[in-house]
Amino acid sequence: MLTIGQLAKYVGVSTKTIRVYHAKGLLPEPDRDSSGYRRYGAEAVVDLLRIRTLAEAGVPLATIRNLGAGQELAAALQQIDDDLTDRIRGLEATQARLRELASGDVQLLPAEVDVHLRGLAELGFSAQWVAMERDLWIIVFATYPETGDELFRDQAGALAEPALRELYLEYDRARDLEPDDPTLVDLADRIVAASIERYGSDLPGQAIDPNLPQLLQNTVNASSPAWQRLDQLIRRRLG
Amino acid sequence: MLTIGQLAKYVGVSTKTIRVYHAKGLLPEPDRDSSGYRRYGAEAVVDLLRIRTLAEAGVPLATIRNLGAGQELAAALQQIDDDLTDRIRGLEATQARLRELASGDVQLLPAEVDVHLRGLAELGFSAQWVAMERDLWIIVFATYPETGDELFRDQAGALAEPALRELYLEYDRARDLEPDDPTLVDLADRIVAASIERYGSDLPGQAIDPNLPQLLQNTVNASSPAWQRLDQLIRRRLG
DNA sequence: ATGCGACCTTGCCCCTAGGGCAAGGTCAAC
DNA sequence: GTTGACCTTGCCCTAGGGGCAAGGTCGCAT
Repeated sequence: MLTIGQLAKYVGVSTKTIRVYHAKGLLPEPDRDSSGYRRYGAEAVVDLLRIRTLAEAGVPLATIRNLGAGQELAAALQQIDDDLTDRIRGLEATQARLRELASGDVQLLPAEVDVHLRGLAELGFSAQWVAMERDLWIIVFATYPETGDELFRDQAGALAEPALRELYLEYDRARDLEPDDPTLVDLADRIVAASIERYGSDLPGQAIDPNLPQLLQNTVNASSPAWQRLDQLIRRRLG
Repeated sequence: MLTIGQLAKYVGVSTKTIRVYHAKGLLPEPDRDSSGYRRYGAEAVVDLLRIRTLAEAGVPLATIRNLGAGQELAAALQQIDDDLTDRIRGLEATQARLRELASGDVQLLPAEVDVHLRGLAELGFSAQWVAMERDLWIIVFATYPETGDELFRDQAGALAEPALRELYLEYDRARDLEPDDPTLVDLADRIVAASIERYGSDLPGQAIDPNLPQLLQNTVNASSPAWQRLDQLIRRRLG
């Protein structure tokens, strides 16, 4: 008959772990010897190995205690196996991201985007606009690096068209207007028309993550009450 | 600028998680807006994604906070990557054991061992001896299923030899002797001689796990003071 | 028979990484 | 102007043990 320490060493757990399993009703308390020590038989070894296998698979102890039998047990084990497969896949994905983080030296923005941002100032955009746009691109590339390029090329293309560039400049200049300034209504109308002409009813980026445009817009809105009003007007028109 | 909820949803964590990271100094507290709400910029998104990658890799938050830079950081990341590889391997091993557990219907002993145990009674062994030997085999097969067969074949071979079988029977009968019975000394001598003749100086099973023979012997000893004395005498001679 | 080190007992508090709830303030939309 | 969805801080709770205290016990050597 084994003492708790022998059992623990043999199965590769601590004595504390075994006592916890007793306290939680996972492993029956064995008989005590004349001096009150717990004495374990062979079934305890088998039970404990079974409990450890399940616990290492991530099954909560309370669940291990209540695993059914027969049909029910088989279904539960299948579920546990599937979950385990998912966790392994998840860890592999995490490892991939970890390696990007280690090797990539995490440059926040592609070089071409930095060039683009520096060019904005020369086109007449305010420093606040440039800073805000930089933040937006960081968010986009941090969360969707692969499609960020596509969005960026679209944006660069839009700025290459003089009419659209003028519209963006007006947007920038509207920042310090009062939210009830009547020129905002006219500006909103022209932005809606240009947007529909260029994109139809689907905003760029929407296919990637339906929340993305809203998130970016919220970031813009927070900088200025006039911009917030402008967004309201635009969305009212786009439906 | 993002609120805590927007940031949380975007990165895929709870707001509580972000507050915890602030409290632990992992993520700097951002500025507050006029009503006291936290407002986050793009760096927070980048920082949070980095923290989550590390946290999902199993790095404790306190460690994440203190990751160095440059050379030191690279070494730490390599260590984390290696640990992650180990954990993935471990989970795959756990999954393999889980499937054994699910499919194998966990029969404690191979059929041939059960036959062997039933045969012992007919050879004149006591019920206690048979029960004890059953426990021993359960422990062996539970912990080393692949080499249990080999040990078992050796044991069956030993019992097939009349002289050795008689020695085992004497061992069994010694159970209820007083520990200071002088016949134990003679029995120990003959057991040592037979053991050396059969195995040389290496006990069977020792190659698998150096603790295994001792563990099994402890189980035997616990049943009887005479057996414990016998073990002492034998080890003093072999030792 | 006495000491020693390694074991065992119960009971208690501590940790991580958050979850959940309360009580109150705020925002946006109808 | 009310309603629902946010936000704030503060507090307690959880799982799966780790670690310590204060005491009892074992086997082995002296």
